[in-house]
Amino acid sequence: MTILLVEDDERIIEFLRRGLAAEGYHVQAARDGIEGQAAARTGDFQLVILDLMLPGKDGRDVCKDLRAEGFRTPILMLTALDSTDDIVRGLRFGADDYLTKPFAFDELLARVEALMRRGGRSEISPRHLQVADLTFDRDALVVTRAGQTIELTSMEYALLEFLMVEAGKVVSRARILENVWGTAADPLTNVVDVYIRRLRAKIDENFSPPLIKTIRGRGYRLSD
Amino acid sequence: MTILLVEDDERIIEFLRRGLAAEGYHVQAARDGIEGQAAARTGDFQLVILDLMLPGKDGRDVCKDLRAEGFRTPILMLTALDSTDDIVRGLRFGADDYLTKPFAFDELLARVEALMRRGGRSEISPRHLQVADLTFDRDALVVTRAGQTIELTSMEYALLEFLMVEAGKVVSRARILENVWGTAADPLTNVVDVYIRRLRAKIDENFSPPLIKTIRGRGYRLSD
DNA sequence: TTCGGGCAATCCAGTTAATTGAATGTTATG
DNA sequence: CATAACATTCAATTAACTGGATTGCCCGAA
Repeated sequence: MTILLVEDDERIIEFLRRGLAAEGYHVQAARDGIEGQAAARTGDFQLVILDLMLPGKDGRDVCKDLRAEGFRTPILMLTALDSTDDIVRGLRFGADDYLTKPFAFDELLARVEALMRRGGRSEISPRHLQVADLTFDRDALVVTRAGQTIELTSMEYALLEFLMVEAGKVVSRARILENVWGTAADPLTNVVDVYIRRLRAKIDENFSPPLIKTIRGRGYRLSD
Repeated sequence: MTILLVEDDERIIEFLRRGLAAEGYHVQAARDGIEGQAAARTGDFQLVILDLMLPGKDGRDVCKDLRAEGFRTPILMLTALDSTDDIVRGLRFGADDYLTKPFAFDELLARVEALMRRGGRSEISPRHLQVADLTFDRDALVVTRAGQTIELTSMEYALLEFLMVEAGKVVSRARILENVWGTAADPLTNVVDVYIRRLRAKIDENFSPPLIKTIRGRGYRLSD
């Protein structure tokens, strides 16, 4: 779940990066239109948040050009307070939704989630995941195994969440890296191994049967 | 869905009455502050749109007095003033959102809808909140832990109330900041951390178990 | 009305703690 | 026995905590 944020105001970048990170999203920022458009073309993002007024190239033009190229990822446009005209024109140029600044974070979050759902055409993901006697409450960030609560770190939550969503399937290191760490991750890193090990220490050690299985050469599978 | 509009300019009343009627809202107008305050007290409205400059009694004072009486319906403030100072002061007096004149109708509508949604949510929530041995009486503003009454400041009440309404869920700093401090708050401030600390000093220190938990990188969770 | 004390709210900066991911060595397996 | 997987250590980074300084509001007294 990686979001491209095209925005020149550092404070907004920082604010959204933190806020969205706390909701489990990865945010990559581009400071101007040209850079943003190039980043969008890589196709590494599930959503683009695009400021209307940008140095280099106007957000509207970026949006229009991307759509002309067949770019289909949802775009959420940020506009200044009083520019209703801009909003209308923005939507005409291919944005999927808009939000006026200053905006409430909850409002942004609701729209981001709506667009993600639409773009990924996945059903509303359940708030509660379960595999064998392992449970994961996504709202409370509470994980239990055999009725016992287990404390995890933020990355461990993210990794386990992904494994549980994909429960029963073999997931490759590359897919884990992309979905949990985001696309900016170094492909030669061994973080996945390291975190699988940490997860195992917490959810498989002292319990049986072990739920995380290694499929040599292919990846990992979480299942009972 | 009835809205109370406190406004002395007939043209604006007429404009909003028509526009909001078209969206399915019923609008009742009050022409001055005194009348508006009296109308608000009847509790027949889901939202109050309040002009800042009013004959009889200033919008700011109406807002402040209503809140002091425990009035909880969302208030959207209309202001001609554009300076951030006035906006901040308005929010401090208890308004939930603001809009500067002249405004676009779309913009007003978006905010009305956002506030209705928020207000509707809090309407359902009970007058009395409880988590473990911690209780919060929203009418009397009385907080107790293990039977012992605890004095809080107004910001502390607001923060605790929000945490208790969202009890069991992890709430991010961004969501706390927005719901407790409002949209005009500086997004990079650490007030949330500071007030969490104060709350802990009052409701968690000298008691056990601690109810406020930090989820590093994600936010806080109030639960037992 | 003005002044000033008290207090709540906020900001700031130093400190502490936890997390992260790279590096490196060890073990297992096909 | 070569390679992939696993385990462990550790330094850098980032997040959170905390106490004190500062600001500004409120209210009572002059």
